[in-house]
Amino acid sequence: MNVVTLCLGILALGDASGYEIKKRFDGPLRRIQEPSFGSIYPALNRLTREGLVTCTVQAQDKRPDKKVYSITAEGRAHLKAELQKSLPGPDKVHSDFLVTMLFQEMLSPAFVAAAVDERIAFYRDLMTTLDCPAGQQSAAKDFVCGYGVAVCRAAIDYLEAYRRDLPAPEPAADPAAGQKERGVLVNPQAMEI
Amino acid sequence: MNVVTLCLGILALGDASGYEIKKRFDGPLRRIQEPSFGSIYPALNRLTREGLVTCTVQAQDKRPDKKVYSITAEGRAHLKAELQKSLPGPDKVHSDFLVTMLFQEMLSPAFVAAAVDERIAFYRDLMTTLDCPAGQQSAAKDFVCGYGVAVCRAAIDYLEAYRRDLPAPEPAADPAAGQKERGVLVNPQAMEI
DNA sequence: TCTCGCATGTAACGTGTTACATGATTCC
DNA sequence: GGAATCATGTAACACGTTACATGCGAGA
Repeated sequence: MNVVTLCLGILALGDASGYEIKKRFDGPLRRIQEPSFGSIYPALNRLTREGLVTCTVQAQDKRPDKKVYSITAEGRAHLKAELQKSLPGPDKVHSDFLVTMLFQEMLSPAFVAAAVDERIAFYRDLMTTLDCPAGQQSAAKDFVCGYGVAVCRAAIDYLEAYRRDLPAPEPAADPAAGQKERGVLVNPQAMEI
Repeated sequence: MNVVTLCLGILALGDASGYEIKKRFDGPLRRIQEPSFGSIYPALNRLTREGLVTCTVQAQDKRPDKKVYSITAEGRAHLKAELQKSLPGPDKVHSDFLVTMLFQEMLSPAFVAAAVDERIAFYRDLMTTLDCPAGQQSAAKDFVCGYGVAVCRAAIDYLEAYRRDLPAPEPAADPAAGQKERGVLVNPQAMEI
């Protein structure tokens, strides 16, 4: 799934500017895909060239001009065809966490424990983000969010069970576990290489 | 996590040739990462240049020569440092399935049902692949496989519950659901665009 | 003042895939 | 006879990210 198709899909759900498309992927959707401006703007220009979307410049008060894109009938047809071309291929997970855990035998137990703690905290946080929109959203978004919640819960349960079996509870590593995203507040050098 | 670090990690688990490294990612690990020859061979050459691995050419009977790589002490130290540099960042899911489902409102119900069926079959198959190695493997691999199984099970449960609520059971779409990976046996054009 | 948010865009760069090139052996 | 497996490697290509360029307004 490339950025061009993704932008076309977002525009099928409603008009938006490049900046707004980017913002949509700052929410829970960022877990699935997180395109940058450097790929979104060229994608929108290409879609416009191909007649799949139209662009209207909107002057704004005390804000820069905005280029609002709308999907055309051809764009809608193209998206349908693109999505139904074949059944979606298998997901790619691309997990640095799992790779790290695969090599955990050569890492310090404190680091492994901190990584697991951080991951539990991360998924707990993600689950609350995903869980709030119940019913009021579109059925499609509910499905995708629900899928995320189900997978999160399973991951948390599994990680918590594993955490209990871990040798050292290591209270010194806990500050790292509370961090959002990928903070580097805890110096890994400090915890026994 | 780039291919270079990944190769170094595999070599930390035991000597291997480029071809053998590739084969390791044909198994269940392929869900996490699936590097190609075009990235593995240059990676091994770079690791050799940097002194992180050594290479010995092994002549074989009735088979082409094999270049077996071994990790050096510096390589091991480098890998440790690389993995413990910072806590692993959040996973990237990259799911064409979820994107497709996000736009399901504009797709034919038959296609959506077929996609869900295929995904259930896929995860069932994956779970059996992941589930078999219990205990005999390394603890690290057990953890990673167990994680995969837990997530698979949650996904299957969620998808099956969703499938039951789906309007049309559509028996014509079932052949697609039985396919492995991403077969194109069923012509999507045939099922009402 | 200085940073942040809004808003668009380009160019360089990194990284990985696909396709090609080569060649013996084994299985159907 | 043809495909598949073993085995390594390179070059072209696709795709996306990062950094840079620009500029105004609002709030700390």
